[in-house]
Amino acid sequence: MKGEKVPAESLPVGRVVVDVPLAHLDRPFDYLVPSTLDEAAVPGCRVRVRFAGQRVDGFLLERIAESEHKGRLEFLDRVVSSEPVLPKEMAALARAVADRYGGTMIDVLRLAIPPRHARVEAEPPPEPPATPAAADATGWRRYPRGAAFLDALGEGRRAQAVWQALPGEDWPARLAEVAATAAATGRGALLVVPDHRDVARVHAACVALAGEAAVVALSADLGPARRYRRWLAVLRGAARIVIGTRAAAFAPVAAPGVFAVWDDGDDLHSDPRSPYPHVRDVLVQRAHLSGASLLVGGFARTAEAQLLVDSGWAPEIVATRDQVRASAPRVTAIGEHESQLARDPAARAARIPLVAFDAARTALAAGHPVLVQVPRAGYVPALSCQDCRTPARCRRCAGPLALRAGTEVSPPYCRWCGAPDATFRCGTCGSRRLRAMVTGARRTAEELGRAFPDVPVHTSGASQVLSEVDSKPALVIATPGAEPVARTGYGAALLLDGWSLLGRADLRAAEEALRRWMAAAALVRPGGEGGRVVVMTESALPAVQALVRWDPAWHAAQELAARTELGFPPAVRMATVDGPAKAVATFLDELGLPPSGEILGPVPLGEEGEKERALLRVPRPDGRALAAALAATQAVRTARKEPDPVRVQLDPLDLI
DNA sequence: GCAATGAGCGTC
DNA sequence: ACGCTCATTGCT
Repeated sequence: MKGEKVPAESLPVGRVVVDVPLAHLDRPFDYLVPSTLDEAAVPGCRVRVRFAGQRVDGFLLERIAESEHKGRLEFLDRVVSSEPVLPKEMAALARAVADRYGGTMIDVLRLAIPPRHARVEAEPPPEPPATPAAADATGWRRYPRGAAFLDALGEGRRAQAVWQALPGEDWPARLAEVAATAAATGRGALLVVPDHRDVARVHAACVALAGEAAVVALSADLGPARRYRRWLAVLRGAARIVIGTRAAAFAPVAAPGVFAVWDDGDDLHSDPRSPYPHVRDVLVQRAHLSGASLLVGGFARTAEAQLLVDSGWAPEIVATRDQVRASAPRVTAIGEHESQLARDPAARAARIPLVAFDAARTALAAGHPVLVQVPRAGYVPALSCQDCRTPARCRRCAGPLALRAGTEVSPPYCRWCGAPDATFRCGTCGSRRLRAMVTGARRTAEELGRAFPDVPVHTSGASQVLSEVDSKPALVIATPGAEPVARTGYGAALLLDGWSLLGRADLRAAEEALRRWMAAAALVRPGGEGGRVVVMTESALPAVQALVRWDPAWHAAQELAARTELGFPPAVRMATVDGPAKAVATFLDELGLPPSGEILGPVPLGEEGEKERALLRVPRPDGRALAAALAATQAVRTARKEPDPVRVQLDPLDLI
């Protein structure tokens, strides 16, 4: 009798998602559960099965009485562990996200479920926390619809909202109030923020409101054991409030009451791994599937969030104009040829505009730090005409000219065709003088330090990020996203980043510029208390106007209207198809694009030119059909064992 | 007429 | 990466 496997008596069939990366195998496969594994094989657990002769990992979706499969069924090989790491709702979410992006469920599960750590799994689970007391949420009263949103959460009613935080807002505290309000009803809350510095701030705010035991912070940089321990704590219901970065969007929060994403325009919210889901979209899906509430917040507003508002799905939470005026710093925009240089000799040498110099000097004299936002290192070093500021273009192909990294001696070259151009002549004014916009801004920052020799200079950027600075006179040079918080607010901010940001041929250039400016300007004291912001850009641009008036909703509406007009996302849905030229051609050939769809390109991708990219575009209502067509075409390709992989990305962040 | 061999395909 | 199906080949 030894070795004779017998199917379990009750529900002998297990449906399994197998961990193979092939699109045509993206469906459950049925296996017999041997009687020996009857108890261990619980829905949602990790299993190992024989699949096409190989042993592969998988997840057991459910146990059923009978299979539809005509052929012979294999037995489950073993149950890796009985921990139900894939609850039914998570399986449904992974399926929905895969379908939305034309990807596979297993790809989504790889993003959603951290690798197992056996020893951690064996540890006794912590006690579930007591339900925290309802939070005091007076901070939300500054927003006309804020109190209503919080009331809905507190009464367990469903609500959606797009929230633009007031400048200077203690947004981690507001998010904590949202989470605590949901938690007080016995339900869970999930807050997703761009980076771990934000996780730390929001975590602290939540602990202050709801207590240490109720809150868990998830982020990818914890190491396998700690990461799995915290994730398991969430799965086992030992945390009411979960805070994390993008992978946490999938965290298995028990009985979710509210999902929130902060600063949804930050590209960190877009996962770089297939199928490239975006936190905002995942949370919209989750809110939809679970009936929980959703909050999309930030200082600025994305065109995607604007679409949620315009479609009537999410009302907006914005402060009154009076509140905005009382909170916002005074903003001045100064284009380069409008600029009057400072009279101070040091400032004059540094080519610092008078208004910027004055703003900094006044703030420092009043005892406040000054924030200087500079472009990120390694930022595309764009060149422009020294005299008229027109971007420098290649005379052959009109591509952007750039300098080789680190040198200003070798001739500029074209970033598109690679041709060097030692004898540049501006097409607009005829000048032969070039300037590097980025190095210009970095140098200004350096020279600003020299203009205030007694003031300490702190820097915060990719290599070392400061989280906070004291309320003392100092120059704080920071790249976008790395701005430290000043305890009592900055006295002034100089935004040198504008020069490089708006010159880009990116669909989101204006939105992104405004988002970064607002993130920095929101750290500055109100104008009534002397807070000033100087942005180095021509003042006529809509993004600059939106900053001056502090009106992110107006800008988002403009942006969405413009993109609707031009047929750009999110007014339409687009996809990129990348791969070797031949593979892309066959892919497009076989793609059953909805009749409303268009193909743009393909065009060569990158410098080498072997790879190409095609763009696909459909009206929003046909988005599902596009996703399905893309998935079907990938399935045909993998079934045929095509050697050349084609990368498909739906709703990509950047198109070029 | 039928076994032996191998390529191709699906994968429970 | 296994094992099944089906077509082709070669032999009686």
